[in-house]
Amino acid sequence: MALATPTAVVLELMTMGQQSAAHLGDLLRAASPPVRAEHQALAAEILRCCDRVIAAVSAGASDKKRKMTDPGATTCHPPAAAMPSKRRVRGAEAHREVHADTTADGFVWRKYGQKDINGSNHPRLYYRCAFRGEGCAATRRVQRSQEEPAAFVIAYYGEHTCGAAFSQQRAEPQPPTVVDSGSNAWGVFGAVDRNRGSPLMPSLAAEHDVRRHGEAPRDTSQRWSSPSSSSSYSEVELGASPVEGFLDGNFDWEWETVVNSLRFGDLLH
DNA sequence: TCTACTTGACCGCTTCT
DNA sequence: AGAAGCGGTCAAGTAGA
Repeated sequence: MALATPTAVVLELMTMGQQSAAHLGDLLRAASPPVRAEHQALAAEILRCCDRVIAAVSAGASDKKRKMTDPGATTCHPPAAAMPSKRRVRGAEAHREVHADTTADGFVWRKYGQKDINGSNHPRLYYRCAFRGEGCAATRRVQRSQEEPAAFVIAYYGEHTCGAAFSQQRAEPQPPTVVDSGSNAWGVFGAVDRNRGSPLMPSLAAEHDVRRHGEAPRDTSQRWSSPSSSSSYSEVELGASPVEGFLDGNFDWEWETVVNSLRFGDLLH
């Protein structure tokens, strides 16, 4: 695939911005009647910012990871590490992938892991069927859609063999559909998705309390009496910055990669 | 005390040189 | 073929009920 790397795209865009800022500065200087000095200073400031971003991106690209032996790699040859990984497609066994607004699918899931995926600004959450102890080997991966942060991409692996157990539960009182959830160490995610697959109807899913926050207290108070686990549901919304939103909506690659390349810490000095 | 979540560590697969 | 990176899973620690 001939997709440009995030670094290359940022460099290109920033170069364009740099040129635009320079042009703007020229126009302001040549303006008649003369514009105020602060306007010219503003254009100069934009230019400086572009310069610094370009410098930072270039530096970041040059020392990023191994295998960057090609001197032209910054713009022409995407480093593998900067691209969304196409490595392991685990579970070659038939699985289906679902794009949905909610992670609720009618099954009871228990989260067993969370992983920051290379090239993705959203962590991937790993769930297995809560009835695993009864022999159900179904698992699923949940990750926020890059294109639509409010949506989820859910990949299912294995088949549920716990249908009976589940259908019995449906007679149980339905749990509240949402719990707020709390601590996380993932930065980008405001909170961790904690859906455990309560039997939600679409209408209920629409009522999910989507919260935007930094450190909501952990809340598992809303339990549902099930044979082997509680069931609760939470949806979260990441606190996307405007820039992040922009990038989410415009590129196939990932914001975090860009952030890493940018070395914002350096830019602030 | 029990249950579920978090998260660091490990394993094994994939890719690159 | 070996090295390195990455995704998936495990399990100890922790927190809430």
